Amino acid sequence: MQSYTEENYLKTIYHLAEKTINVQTNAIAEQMQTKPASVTDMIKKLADKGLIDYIKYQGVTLTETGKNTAIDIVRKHRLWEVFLVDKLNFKWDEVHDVAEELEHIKSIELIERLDEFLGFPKADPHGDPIPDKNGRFAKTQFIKLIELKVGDSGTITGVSQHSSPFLKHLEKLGLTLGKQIQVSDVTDFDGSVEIRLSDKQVNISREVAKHILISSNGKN
Amino acid sequence: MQSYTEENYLKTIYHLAEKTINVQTNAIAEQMQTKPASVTDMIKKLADKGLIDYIKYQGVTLTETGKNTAIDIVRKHRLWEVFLVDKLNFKWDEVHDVAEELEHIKSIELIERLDEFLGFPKADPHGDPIPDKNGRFAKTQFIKLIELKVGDSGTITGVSQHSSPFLKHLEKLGLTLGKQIQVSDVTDFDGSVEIRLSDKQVNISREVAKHILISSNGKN
DNA sequence: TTTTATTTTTAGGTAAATCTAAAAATTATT
DNA sequence: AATAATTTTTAGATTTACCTAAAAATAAAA
Repeated sequence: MQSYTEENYLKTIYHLAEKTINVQTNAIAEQMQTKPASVTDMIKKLADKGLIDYIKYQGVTLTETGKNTAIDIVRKHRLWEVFLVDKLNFKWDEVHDVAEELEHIKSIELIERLDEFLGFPKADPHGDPIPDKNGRFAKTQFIKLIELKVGDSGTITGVSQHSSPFLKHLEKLGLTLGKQIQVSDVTDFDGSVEIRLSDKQVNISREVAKHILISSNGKN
Repeated sequence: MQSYTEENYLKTIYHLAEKTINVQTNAIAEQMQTKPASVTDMIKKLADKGLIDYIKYQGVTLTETGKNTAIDIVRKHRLWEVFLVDKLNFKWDEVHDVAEELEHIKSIELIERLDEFLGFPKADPHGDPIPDKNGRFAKTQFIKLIELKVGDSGTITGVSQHSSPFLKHLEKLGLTLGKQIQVSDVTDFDGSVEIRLSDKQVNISREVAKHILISSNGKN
């Protein structure tokens, strides 16, 4: 059994490990809003518990057990987000903080029943995949909107940025999950992308386009 | 803002205060499964924060602020219990422990929306009243089943014992909330009570009868 | 009203998770 | 390869919520 704090460390390490193989002390500290010295203390503890492999000065990697634990927390987090949006009518930019708390409620039965109640969703309100109870992810085929060529079309199925301002911005533009889009133009000058929606045309910056994930319908 | 532990102390004191005016250190310790010395430490802290009034060796009482905080936790606890039973199909004897965790999730918005989602319930699965967001309880008119005379009838609207064995026992006998009952006999020998239900007749011990709450339809 | 029993508090200590400041190891730069 | 910069670790403290053991206050009994 892990403490609240240990769970948060594991989750953070898990997410950082998606970018780099060996996760560094400073990276964890920054993510957890704490000091490197505190991280060193905690990673020693997690290593003692067999949840991470740790070589001094070389960063850490999750063990099989550690990874499973982390995935379980991610699962809970995302299921709660679905609950908040689908059942309690929260907006997709409002759910993160509450889900951060809910993810630590430790009842397996609760999560299984919640999963069922929600209809076994495969993705959270931001399009992030929800692992099943065995920790397996449905494999998804995402492409960044920025990578589309003029004429390409697809469906918005995720975002790779979860900040409230970003999500509110998308909402305002009508760029929400499930929307069908087509790239109608790319501006040479600033790389901004013009997008055709069913009912309108919007222009988004390169920066925004980077963080929108599309499940492609292929070329036009 | 209170810590998880502080909230549990306040809740415990609140419940104990339903029985006695001044809540004693030992009573809190027993309820919280901790030692009196630890309780003394904590009640000093809560007194410093203005959540309880505390006179050394004389026990404690909740201040207005403390009481409001406690009621808010009770509200959350009971709303979550309704969620677990009504939406996730937990049995009434299975919800307590999970609700003990969920009650500490600190988002006002969450609870308001949950309340609405559940249809603003007035009582939890055990018949305990749920305070509204201003901390006000709908006043209820309960009488203990044990106090009914032969011939009296009423509706089961609550229980004053929440242990799983007790609740499972009632479930097996068909004595669940909302059931219409009539007392058909009281045994002189052991004080056990014979009860007529719509479809059957059951016999319950005095001890069980003490913990069933009836909203009376008056005498027969 | 002493004596005894119970309750409560104090004193001093522990474990978890944090911190600051300084030392050590690693990596990058000249 | 030596020096500088960065990263990481150690050492020593702090805070929260506990604990045990002993002292003090209160309540009950002789």
